[in-house]
Amino acid sequence: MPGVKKQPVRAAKPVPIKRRDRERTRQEILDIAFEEFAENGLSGGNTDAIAARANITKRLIFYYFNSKEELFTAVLEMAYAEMRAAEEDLHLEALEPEAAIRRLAEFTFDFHQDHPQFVRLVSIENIHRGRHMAISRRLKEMTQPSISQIAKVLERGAACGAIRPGIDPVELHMTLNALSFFAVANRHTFEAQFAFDMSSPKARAQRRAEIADLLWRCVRGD
Amino acid sequence: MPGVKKQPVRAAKPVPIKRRDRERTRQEILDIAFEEFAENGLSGGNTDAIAARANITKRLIFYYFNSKEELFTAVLEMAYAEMRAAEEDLHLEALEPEAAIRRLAEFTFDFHQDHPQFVRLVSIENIHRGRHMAISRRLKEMTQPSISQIAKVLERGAACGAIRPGIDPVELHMTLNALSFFAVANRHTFEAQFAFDMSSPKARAQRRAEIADLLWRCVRGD
DNA sequence: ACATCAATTATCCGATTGGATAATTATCAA
DNA sequence: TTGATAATTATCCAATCGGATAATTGATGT
Repeated sequence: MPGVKKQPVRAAKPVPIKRRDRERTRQEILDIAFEEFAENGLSGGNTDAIAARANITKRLIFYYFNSKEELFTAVLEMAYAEMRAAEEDLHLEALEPEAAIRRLAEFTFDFHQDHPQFVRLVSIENIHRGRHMAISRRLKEMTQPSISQIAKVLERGAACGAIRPGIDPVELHMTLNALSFFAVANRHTFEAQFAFDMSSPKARAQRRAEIADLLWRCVRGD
Repeated sequence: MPGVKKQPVRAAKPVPIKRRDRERTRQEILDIAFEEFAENGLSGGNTDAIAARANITKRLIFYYFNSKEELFTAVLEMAYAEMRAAEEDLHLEALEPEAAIRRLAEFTFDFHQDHPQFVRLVSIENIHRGRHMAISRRLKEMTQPSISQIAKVLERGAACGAIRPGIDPVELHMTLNALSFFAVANRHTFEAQFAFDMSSPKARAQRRAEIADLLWRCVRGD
């Protein structure tokens, strides 16, 4: 039957409603690529699989993003942008020092717990020595608000004696991130070594409180 | 020229002194595989490359270890065994509580700093959700001494009032490991975001002191 | 209508790579 | 010396996968 398009014999192919919408397609690729890379890493991430799940041709991926590496970079940018956006909603300025520190700790902890795929992606990028982030300018600009928020709390606290002076906001941010990140990223090897639950809601709540206490304990004035 | 073995034109191939020593060969494969996997991950790690660098045939790798996965597991076991061995040399029992806590902190921090490839390997294993560690019994047995050492210090400290009571040794170990691990593992993404040096000897010394202070600050009695 | 250009598809390809088959060689006990 | 066994090599293969070529099709402005 010449002229008849070969129709794959499948269950009612519901004609993907691809409306040739540039942004829509791009975003869909990004979303699926995020999952794929977070799950399988950079070399483990498969462009064929991304294409299949996005219901497009692989060629389209290379059409929008030039290479697998650039796609990965774009995914990173998107992921970080989402985190920074979430941080915007924190309003530490309205709180007294101790409450602000605790709220910051709890937010950061929660974010990591709620976004394990983000944590995985960052781990993966570190395995690649941050070479994709190093290139992207966007990623470096996103960071400012986060730190200055902390700096303000520290200043206010130091002024009224509630927080000891001389604490570097970046360092505090690092400490908090380390604790929050580890609780998700290293869960598996840690649990394998120690009979220590890190995944249940109960364990999570406990560690959350623990970290908030710890952070406050180490910044409060004597 | 039939019958003539193709001789790669290389600098004086020094006839590898392979003495058919089972253990020697096995260990050499492990050492090189460690580097390969730590550098490139599991799917990124190349058995051909391992064979080449070990100056053996790839087949030999599958002869000793049955698959890439099992090789990776063996590498993990070796790496952890080395860390636990290093921990043996810590003699916290001889020190008073504060000194013991500080020494523990500094040792742990130093170990991670000095073994970035180990840190990478652990990150990679976590990306794979610890599925290799979960299987290996050896890896679970190695963990005991480490924790009981900490537990003893905490007990002693609590008894004399220097350390507040009720601290879980595993949790303390987690806190310390999180801080030490992050300082190496997440160096790249962190440095890319914040203009914050984490690699120079000076920065290292500073963070080391910082973590020891922090740990003490959060366990000492009020 | 129609030309244009952007979005999308169909198809192919060469390099890579985990693993398999089978031959070969060193070692060592009897 | 020799036979058996363990260590090692030489080769091959099928599957995977990033990326390239070129054709096709839908939207849009005129």
